[in-house]
Amino acid sequence: MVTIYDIAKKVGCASSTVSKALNNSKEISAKRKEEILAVAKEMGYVPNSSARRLATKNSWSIGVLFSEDLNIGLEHHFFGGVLQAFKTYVEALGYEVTFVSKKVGSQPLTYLEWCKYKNIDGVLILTVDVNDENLNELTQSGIPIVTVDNGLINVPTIISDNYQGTRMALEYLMLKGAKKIAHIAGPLRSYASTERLKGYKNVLSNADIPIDEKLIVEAHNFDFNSGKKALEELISQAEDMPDAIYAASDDIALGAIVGLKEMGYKVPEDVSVIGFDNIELTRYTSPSLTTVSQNKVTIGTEAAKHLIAIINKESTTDPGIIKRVPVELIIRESTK
Amino acid sequence: MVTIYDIAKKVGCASSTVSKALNNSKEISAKRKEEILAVAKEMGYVPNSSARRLATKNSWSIGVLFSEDLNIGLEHHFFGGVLQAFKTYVEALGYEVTFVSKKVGSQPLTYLEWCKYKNIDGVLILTVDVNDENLNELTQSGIPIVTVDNGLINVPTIISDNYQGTRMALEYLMLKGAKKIAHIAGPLRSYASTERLKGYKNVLSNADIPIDEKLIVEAHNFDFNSGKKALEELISQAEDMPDAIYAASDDIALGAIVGLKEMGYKVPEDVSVIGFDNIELTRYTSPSLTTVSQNKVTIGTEAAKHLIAIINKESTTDPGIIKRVPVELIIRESTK
DNA sequence: TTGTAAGCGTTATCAC
DNA sequence: GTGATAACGCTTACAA
Repeated sequence: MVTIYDIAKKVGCASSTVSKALNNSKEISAKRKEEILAVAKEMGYVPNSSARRLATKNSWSIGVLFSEDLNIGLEHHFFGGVLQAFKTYVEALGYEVTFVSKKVGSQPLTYLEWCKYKNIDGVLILTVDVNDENLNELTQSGIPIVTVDNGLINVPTIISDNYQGTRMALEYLMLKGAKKIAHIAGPLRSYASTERLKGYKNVLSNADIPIDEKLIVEAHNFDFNSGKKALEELISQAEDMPDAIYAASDDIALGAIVGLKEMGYKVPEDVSVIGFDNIELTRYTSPSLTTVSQNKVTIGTEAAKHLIAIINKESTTDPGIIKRVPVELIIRESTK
Repeated sequence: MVTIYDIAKKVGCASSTVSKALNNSKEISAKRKEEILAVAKEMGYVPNSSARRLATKNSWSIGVLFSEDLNIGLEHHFFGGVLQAFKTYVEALGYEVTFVSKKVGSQPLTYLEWCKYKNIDGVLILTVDVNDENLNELTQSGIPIVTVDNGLINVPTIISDNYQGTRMALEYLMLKGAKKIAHIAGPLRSYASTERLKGYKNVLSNADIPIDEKLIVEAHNFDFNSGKKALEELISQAEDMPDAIYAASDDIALGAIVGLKEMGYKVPEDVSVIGFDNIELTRYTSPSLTTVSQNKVTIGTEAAKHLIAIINKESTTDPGIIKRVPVELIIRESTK
């Protein structure tokens, strides 16, 4: 390994001079700098991250908190997409991104301990078990944090505009003549789910439509099977058959459609269905799915921008700040 | 920040003694150790990763090389799923995982430079532009590396058993009476694509079916549109209409199905179609897709195991070693 | 402008 | 079993 001492020896100067040349310091002559840089390159010098961090207390690294305990993982394209956009943005600024881990070697660590251990600059909370007892410790530590799609108390959140999306979906259904619009909510431990449910109630109220609690069911999860089960529950409890269903996720919507088909209903002839997410294959299902499209790239990028701003103290971790990213209604065949 | 000196002062011993207590050294009495550990805990001591690394030259961290230039990204559930399984495995062993970056601060670095800078223990190459000039430098550096699904020369590769998958798919089609089986290959710059194509030719040859080059087309990419375009090319160049199509990915298969439908063909009545991947929503398309299922979890876990073995010198980066992960044929509606 | 030297928090090598 | 002390590679006052 080539160190600044090796360079200094070869050039015939002090190590501090090398350091200055390497760090764009102004306390050095252009000539010396050039000379040193040339030698450094020639010798294949690469700085040592640990030594630099130790000396500067600056880590240029960002942790991503991602709990694989949940059934929504990295393979869910929403989180994968968000992470990718986030990563691209912060790396362009020179940060590295590391997954927050619960251990170092064989020693178990809390999230906060790990962040301290790594001297991390900030954290993106991607998915997390809200009941994880280590979470509060982290969110209250003062470390710059941003979260996406979660509804963590006191953490700046970047999230799709669930209210806008819900409104667009419901207004479209009403415009098309739907009278009885049911809602299959996502699991209400998810913040996004609660927003979509609240939005549903608001929109109906504003349209002077009384809210029929029997037209609302909560899916246990965001996936296909939960959607199918929730639909069955909905149909059995509803007094009249709904003519439209607003589902909190595409997977739920697809499950509901299959459930409807099994019961002999046609989509969209008998019932219109709208999903949420716009996952890739909803274009290819039969019928293709009308859905509210979330902008993963914007969410990831905004999360990155906001986190960097907090790190640079250009913004504070003001608990109240929540950035809402616009969504888009994609109209396809599952609504008539 | 609490350091070992703070602990030493409080306990009334030397910092080196604290270090010994913290590192399960045998050169310390049980009593002292207990005492020190208690104080450390009480003071909320967390070790400093940089200092430790600097002193030990051991990083306990693994880099993931993931090029977002490609159109196959983290939001592709195959790579997301593989990464998740990989991460779970290595973290359980105490490694942290970091994305390999091309810069540090504002300074651009090659992959190899970055790995040296971070003193990384090993690298998982997830997706990479094969033409990236920095790649060779890395793969030839001697740093432990493993790759997934790629066909990098001289790098141990974990990959689905494309030959087995191809054989199962084609034999199933033949069993069902298909006589003219076409192949929409994936882009041949992808190693997996070349294996699937080679497998296709082998199986047909073994079944004494002459290979008709006009029944083979290469999709420009793995996605839906490439599949649709490739299908159109196939139909226009084929002398007789194929009665079955083996596609190199699910997205290609779905594109092909839509293309067929637009041309007035029915799937599977007129043409059977088989995909590759078993991405989630192929269960819900219409028709649902018969496909070869790849085992992301096994691939990710095997990659992790192998990389750790190389790091621990229990295995070598023997260029010849390629672990093939078994696949499974999932029979659905797109084949008759 | 350049050099000296003192940290940064650990681990590791020796004496004691 | 314990404690000085020298690394590890770098940055940064401060001195020259």
